[in-house]
Amino acid sequence: MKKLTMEKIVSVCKQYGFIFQGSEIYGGLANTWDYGPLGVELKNNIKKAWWKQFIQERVNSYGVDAAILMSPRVWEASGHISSFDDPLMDCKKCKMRYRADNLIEANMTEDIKVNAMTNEEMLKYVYDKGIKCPHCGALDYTDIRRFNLMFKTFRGVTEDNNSIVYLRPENAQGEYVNYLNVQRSMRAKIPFGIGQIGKAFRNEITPGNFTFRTIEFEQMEYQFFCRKGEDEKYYEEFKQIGMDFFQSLGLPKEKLRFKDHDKLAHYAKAAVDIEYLFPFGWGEINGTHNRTDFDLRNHQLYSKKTMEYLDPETNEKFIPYVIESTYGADRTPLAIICDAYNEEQLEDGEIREVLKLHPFLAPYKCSVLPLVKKYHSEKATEIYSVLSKDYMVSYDDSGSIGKRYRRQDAIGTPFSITVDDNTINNNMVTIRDRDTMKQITIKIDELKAYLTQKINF
RNA sequence: GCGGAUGUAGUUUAAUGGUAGAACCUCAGCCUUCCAAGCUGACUACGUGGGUUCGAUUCCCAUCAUCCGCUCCA
Repeated sequence: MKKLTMEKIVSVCKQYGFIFQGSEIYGGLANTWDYGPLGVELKNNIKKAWWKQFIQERVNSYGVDAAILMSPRVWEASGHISSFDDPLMDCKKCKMRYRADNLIEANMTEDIKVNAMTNEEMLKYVYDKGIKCPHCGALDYTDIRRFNLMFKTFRGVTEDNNSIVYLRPENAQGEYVNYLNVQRSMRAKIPFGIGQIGKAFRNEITPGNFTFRTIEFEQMEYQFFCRKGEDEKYYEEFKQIGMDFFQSLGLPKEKLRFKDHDKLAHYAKAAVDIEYLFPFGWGEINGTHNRTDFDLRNHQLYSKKTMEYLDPETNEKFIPYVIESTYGADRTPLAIICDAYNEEQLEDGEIREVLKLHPFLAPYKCSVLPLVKKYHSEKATEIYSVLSKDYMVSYDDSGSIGKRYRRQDAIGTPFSITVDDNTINNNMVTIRDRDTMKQITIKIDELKAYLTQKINF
């Protein structure tokens, strides 16, 4: 198979109804994408697999679904209003754009706190030290403009500073502000975790690599509340859990790696990414951070409400440490699609397009195919209506049987159930396997049990 | 944001200053009893907005979008 390109992935996603360009009929809106009928199934199945593993099967784990709009005070406490913005500066000569703080950090000779500098101080430093444009060598910059990555909107009828609300740039704060609510209502004991799946928004101006980097994106994230001193142990544990999770979805080990952060976010003590080898290169699909007690401590400071946990055994009060592990709910499906897509050369020289998806992730678990439309449709419809009570089933009676198998291959349906005379006379159906292209014949009564066992996650 | 490329049906593409041809796909009919068969027919396209021109899908400008390379990336 020739090298897979993102162009090909984009085209396949569109062709088969996985992902469409956002607002396409109006020429699109940059870095927005819509999930189509099959894409939403795949994505939902990935979210289901995640929820099952992290919330359902894990002890001391609880799910929440917090509001996207939160009090602006949350973002003051979290540090996003002050530090989630970039000091941008252009070279007037060659028009290259730089982040002033990065430029200074790359060129500074003494140890200075760039983050604490004002725009004026940074600009002065750049000129004083003669930090020239790395691209053209000029020393002629525009003033520094702050670019905040949070989307703003207004609540109420007036659009003034008092009515500004932000679309959340990360989901974690929803768990933090609710951590005591969850702890009390669930009678949870530390250590425990809170998980959430939801959308976040960042006003990025950078380009995107299909759905890899978008201005609106969904995350599946787990916040684990533990004692200081145990944080490093759990940090290591969650790193590995992440690696195992991706492999359980079917991503191969050799296309996954850990990547430690050189530069830490304002809240983190340690941070590591799990990267997948996309056609465009390695890209983050999970991030695990040791956020210490930074967030809870700040919420206590800003809200004047205690964030302390009372240990029932020792009567000790403390603010827990938090290990955060975030999984991209758009990046993971993208990685899965890139990995599952195959163009297989068959023995007769034909090329077959096949999506080798884990059966649990496949949009359709099976297809029901009447071998000859006019003889077998009635029985096939019957089977369809039984199976579709349990999961997504595709029904296809158009074209030759071989063609219909190929259609299902291309969208990753793991099993195809063919209805023929043997079904009508003897209640036997043929099940054809997507990966092996082999067939078996079983009784209709055994169909459900067979499929259920096969699609388990 | 920078540089490069591209933009014609769902996909892949052809041609053209006088508004477009195909293949695959899809759909309907006939045929067909297990891996993209055949026949007949049907649907569907020049990203958007300006300019030049008698006339623009074609030339020019702008814009939008995507891909590639930088840059950036909590």
